[in-house]
Amino acid sequence: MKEKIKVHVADDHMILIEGIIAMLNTDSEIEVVGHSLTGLQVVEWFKTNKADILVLDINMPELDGIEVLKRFNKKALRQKIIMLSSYDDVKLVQELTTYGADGFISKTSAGEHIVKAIKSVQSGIPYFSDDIKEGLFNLAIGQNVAEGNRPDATPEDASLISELTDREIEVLKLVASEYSTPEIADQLLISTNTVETYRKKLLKKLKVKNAVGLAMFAVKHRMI
Amino acid sequence: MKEKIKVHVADDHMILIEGIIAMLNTDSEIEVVGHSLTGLQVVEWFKTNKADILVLDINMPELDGIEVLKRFNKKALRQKIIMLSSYDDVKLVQELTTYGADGFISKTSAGEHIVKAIKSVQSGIPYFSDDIKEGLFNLAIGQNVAEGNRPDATPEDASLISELTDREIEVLKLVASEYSTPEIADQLLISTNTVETYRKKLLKKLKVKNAVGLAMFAVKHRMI
DNA sequence: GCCAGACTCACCGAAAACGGTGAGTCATAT
DNA sequence: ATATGACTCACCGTTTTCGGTGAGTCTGGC
Repeated sequence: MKEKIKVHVADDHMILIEGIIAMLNTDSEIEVVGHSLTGLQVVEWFKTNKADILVLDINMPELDGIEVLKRFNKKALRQKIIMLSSYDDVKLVQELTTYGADGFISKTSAGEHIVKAIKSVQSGIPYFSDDIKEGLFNLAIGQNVAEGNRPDATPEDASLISELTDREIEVLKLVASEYSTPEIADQLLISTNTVETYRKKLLKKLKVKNAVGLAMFAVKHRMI
Repeated sequence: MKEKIKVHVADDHMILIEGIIAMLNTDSEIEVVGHSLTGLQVVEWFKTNKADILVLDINMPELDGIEVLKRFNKKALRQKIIMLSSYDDVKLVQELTTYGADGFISKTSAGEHIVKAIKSVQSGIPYFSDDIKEGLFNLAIGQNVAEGNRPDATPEDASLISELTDREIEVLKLVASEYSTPEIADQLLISTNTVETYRKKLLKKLKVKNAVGLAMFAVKHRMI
């Protein structure tokens, strides 16, 4: 009897986890050996356990799926990782693959794709769901037409959070909560000038144009 | 043999739908008779079909779950509706119940709650998952402490989208995409003054303070 | 001890956002 | 025909945001 493929599922929605587990359990070659609701739980779990494949949601509280991916990549663990995306974040795919993601499926695709992805990835073949592929294609087309071959094609950008200081993150959260600079200064008991400084640093670091961009970043990474 | 409870499931994530269906099918008293990926699909489906219970996600493209709820409420159809929330939007619960929602569960709760909710609601008892109850409680506490009995406790606020004009929605989407007023004016081929007018109308209508508030609204309602 | 980095603040100017008011066209419905 | 609402634009002033530059303290690490 063949050894089953051991899978760990991580997503902050318990319902989704249960759904995926129910689906995977119908396949005799796959065995779900664990699950996590936050990025930290994933990291903790893998300290004392092992799985062949980690199905990892990008959007999770505490520790971003992207962050988790990076950590595992640094530590050079051997389990394969399939990323799960809520909002078809095609632009991230390229960077995420450089961090060691072996597969990529969007939640809008059907569940059978997870089974396919797991089997494909387990046998060493990267898997991308059709809509992700299409998105990548469109992105490539658009890029070629719009900007040709760019000099510095932002290799990071996936997880800039780690580059932010504590104070910057505080300010970022408040900006994303609709507070103005004077209001933020009041709350943090610092000068408006200082808050301005943080805002500008954030704009640069996160490569966005304005407060809306900051807010969107915060949302994307579940900081609020 | 007893008649099964007919359920229709609506959510924009196919994986989640499949998960829920798989879960519900394990219960012999429940039968899933249809599913939809968008609000419009839900409305269309119910034109020619019927179900006892509609499990309805709040966040869906095309037509908001809240909008769908309102429409069904107006038309006074008799199926019960259980709302599904991604982000524990406790503040909506009160308003949604006035629109005829019979139950409320957050996706972060376990899947068995759906089965419980369906059976409870089918027998006429409204169902709220524990975390929603807790949230409502905290909200009540917080409100009483913080603001006492407010004069006008914003009865709407749940679905303000329907009050927005097409042009306003266009501008809203662009604001939420980090575009500045001049840039939006360029794209829509109208004056910056006009764009400013729309921005101000949006701020009033959506009751937010600034561009970040507009962006957050757009995100919350999946307009981008 | 020295350096890097985090945190703090200031001053400058330009651009954008916000708040209010008024007003014109056009289509639709009553 | 008239009234309503969507769409458009203008002008006013104030506040906020953004961009750049410089500089002080304090802490932790080498």
